[in-house]
Amino acid sequence: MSYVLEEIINQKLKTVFLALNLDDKYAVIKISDRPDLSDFQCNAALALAKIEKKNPRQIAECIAQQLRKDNDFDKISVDGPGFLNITLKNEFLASVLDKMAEDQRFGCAKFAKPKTIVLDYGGPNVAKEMHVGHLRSAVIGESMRRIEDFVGNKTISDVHFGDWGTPIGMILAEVIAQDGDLSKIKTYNIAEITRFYKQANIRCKEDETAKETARQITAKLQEGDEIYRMAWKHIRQISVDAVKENYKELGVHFDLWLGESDAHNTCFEIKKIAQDKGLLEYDDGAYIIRLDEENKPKPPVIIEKSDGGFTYQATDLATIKMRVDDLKADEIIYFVDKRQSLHFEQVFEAAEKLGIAPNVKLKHIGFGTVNGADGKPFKTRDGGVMNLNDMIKMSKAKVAESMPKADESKGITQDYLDNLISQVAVGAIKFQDLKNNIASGYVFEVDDFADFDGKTGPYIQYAVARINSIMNKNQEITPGNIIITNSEERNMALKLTQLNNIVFRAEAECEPSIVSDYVYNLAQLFSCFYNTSPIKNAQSPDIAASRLSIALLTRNVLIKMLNLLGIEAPNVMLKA
RNA sequence: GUACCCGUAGCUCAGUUGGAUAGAGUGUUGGCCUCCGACGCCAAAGGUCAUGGGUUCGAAUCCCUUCGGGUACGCCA
Repeated sequence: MSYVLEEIINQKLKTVFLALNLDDKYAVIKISDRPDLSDFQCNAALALAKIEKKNPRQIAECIAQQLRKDNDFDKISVDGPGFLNITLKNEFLASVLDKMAEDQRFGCAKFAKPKTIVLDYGGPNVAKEMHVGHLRSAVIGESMRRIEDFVGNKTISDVHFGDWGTPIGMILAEVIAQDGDLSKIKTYNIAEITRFYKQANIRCKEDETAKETARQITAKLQEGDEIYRMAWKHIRQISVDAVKENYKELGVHFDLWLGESDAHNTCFEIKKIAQDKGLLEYDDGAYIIRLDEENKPKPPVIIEKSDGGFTYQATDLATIKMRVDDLKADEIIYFVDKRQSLHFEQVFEAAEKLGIAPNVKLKHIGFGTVNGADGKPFKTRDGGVMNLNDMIKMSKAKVAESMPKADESKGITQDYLDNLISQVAVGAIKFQDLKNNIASGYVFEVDDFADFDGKTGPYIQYAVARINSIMNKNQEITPGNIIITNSEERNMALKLTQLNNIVFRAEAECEPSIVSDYVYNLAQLFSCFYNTSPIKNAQSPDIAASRLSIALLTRNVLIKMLNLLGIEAPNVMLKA
């Protein structure tokens, strides 16, 4: 049962609009731009003035007259050229909050008809350590998965492991070059395989024939060569194990651990469909699909390379087909670096031409890069790519500095401390990532790894911990009905009632930063409330009970919103 | 060369799709712990929204010019 303040007010407006014979599509309010004048505003009169050919102030005044009859409003005014300003009665606002507090979902709505949404926010590769580039994809995707679940959609997330391309051939070629054959392959661990890959990279850059060998091995592997297949299985397995550790540390979940290799057989189907539809062209040794170039020039989609191997455009198309056929996807969302936007444009257009995803919404959410202080993609001091594990370690070290040492006598065990440090460090990294718009890159200063001040993850975790502390110290008080007695309580109330709006906007725009912005503002308003509105020494027991309710609701909303961001909320924050 | 994206406070970024007096964080300066956790709160200072034009009651937002920056452009994924 949802109970959303803005919808209640919109409904009231709608009734008035219909009674006045005005187009009710304009009967929508928004948060007031002038909090000194009102809680909400409606700009309908300005838009209607043209259509009705009347003075906007006159129209607004007509609406205002009707609204003034409603007891839930404290003040209705018409200001400026025709802004309708609406101020709510405290009792009305408080009653909405009481209902929110009673509800598990804080009054938030849920889609009546759930869509099945496949989320693709993985993309790690075999034998490659995960780096900061994988971070944004994972953090944003995980957050969107949680947001989609919360609004009632059915989500299926797939890691889409990069396990089928030329890098495999390169590793195998490198092992053969060093060992003579693949007999020792199963004795190598992930670090050793990663080293082989690095060496292969260097060799292939310098030596064209080495590259050719790698390509040939890749092709044979894809054709089903048994020895290569066995070696590949081992490499894939230890790579997946390593990557799972990384995602576990970050609190990132996948429902499916499929890879490009799983799409291999379907690639033949894609080729056949293209052929049957007359879309396949043989050009310069490769099989391609040409795209429309009326509006802008676009390179064709290459399905099969001149060496007989499939491209990742082919596997991506095959994967779309599988997600539609097997998973019944209504929507597929890719969280991938925006530098690949042309690739997705091509693939989506090809999918459309092939008819493999009818009525399925295909979306690419392209995000900006994590940058260093110089504004270029983040690199380590020696110019290498920043390793994800190292980054988490650095953040943890920073957090540990601010925490006390383990002390069994005080009940602080090392395990407890490690867990807490991890929650704060990962929370800091994730919030840093989620506080900006997806599309814009952001600068990741090394010193900011565990910045505690200002708009950060720990700031919000701190707010939660402080409310927990308040609860503990006021156990003799029972939370009661909410009464609004000052502006801090009122601001909190207005912010809390926006929750539904925020979550659905984040969902519609695929933009977790809407949630992170909100959770920060809420925590900030709570701090103001905390400074001005004591619970323990409140003027009356009723007010104390009300404030405790506000604090409790705020805590629960903060925790839930952090949860939607994929950030944990520790019960306490320790300080050295 | 072609296409797309961006330019808002010293720095990093918001700005709910065209609305009123453009907002945060950080940094700087000053104030607030005998009172529920100061990882906090309050205040001050800081802007010709890159530039020039256009559209209209109204533009940071939409259209065009110029300047400056970024990214991508067929057999790597």
